[in-house]
Amino acid sequence: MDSSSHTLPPSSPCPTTFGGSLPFSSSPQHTCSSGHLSLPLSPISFPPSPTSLSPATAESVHSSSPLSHCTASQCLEGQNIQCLNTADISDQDDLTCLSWLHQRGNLLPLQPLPRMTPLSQSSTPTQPLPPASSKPPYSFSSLIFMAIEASPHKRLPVKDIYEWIVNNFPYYRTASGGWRNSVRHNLSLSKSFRRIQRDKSQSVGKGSLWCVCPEYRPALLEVLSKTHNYHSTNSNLINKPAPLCPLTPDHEELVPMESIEYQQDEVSEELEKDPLSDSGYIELHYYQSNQYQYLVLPGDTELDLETVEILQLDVEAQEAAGSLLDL
DNA sequence: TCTAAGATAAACACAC
DNA sequence: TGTGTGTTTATCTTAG
Repeated sequence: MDSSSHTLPPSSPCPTTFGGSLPFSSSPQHTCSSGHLSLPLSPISFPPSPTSLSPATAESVHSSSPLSHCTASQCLEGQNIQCLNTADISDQDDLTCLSWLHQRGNLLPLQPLPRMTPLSQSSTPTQPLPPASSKPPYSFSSLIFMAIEASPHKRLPVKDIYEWIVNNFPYYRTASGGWRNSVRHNLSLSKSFRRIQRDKSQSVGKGSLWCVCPEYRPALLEVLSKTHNYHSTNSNLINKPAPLCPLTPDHEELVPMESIEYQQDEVSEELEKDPLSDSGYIELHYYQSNQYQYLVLPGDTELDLETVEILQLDVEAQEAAGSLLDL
């Protein structure tokens, strides 16, 4: 989807951020009427996202996954801090908890933000980004694992695994169909995945459901973690363009502040239902408008500007920030 | 250089 | 009958 279209993401937590109440650069900190704190982070020249999802696709992802809470915002550079499996929240140190992924970076393609750039330097041409269709560094096993883990019931038919992969990794939107064969090949061959017969009474569609064998879950997590760490630490994110993805989140829209109408009631309702509200995590949202990025925090979240700056620097900074946020 | 893991392609059977 | 799914085999590439 062309990022030049300006529509509000379905799950935007704080539309008032765009409501026109925020000056872009005159003040370092603003509080919107919904209680969210929005901080103009940096005057950055963004290239448009070549891979933004269509609203329909984004909504699909948003509504079909436990990650959905984050999908419209998680893309912001791994500040997606929701423990994937709520049952594991109390077990943060356990390898079987995926929360580390969200503290370090989300399951979606890495999406580093550029360093803060003074206005005077904003005219410096940004390096051209690699095509958003760069092949993900994750193995098919990891992709399948992520897809299944992201499903509400931790089981998916092949078709939905395809869909999850396509929705989250733009590369496969345009890739030839052979990767689907590889997915099926992996499902069949890998001991990590187990086939479950569908309930005949509720069976709609072909095929079986696939789940992750619990005994292989730690191994899959380890592989995923190694892949993630490798690509986080070796990509020289500070000075190089992101290897995998554009600067603008896949599920994020670029929203002009002037174009959004804000429904106070909806937002309040949304905030009340926020499953993160007492989870020990905070949810961060980045928005971009013109040359500025905005980090939107829940109203009771206190982060000083230095921390906010850290948040946007790079993956290493994210780790630090993640540690801070864990406290 | 060897080995294991992963990716890819292809063929085939089966179910819907 | 066509299509999707599941299995199996073979080959190639790459990392350790």
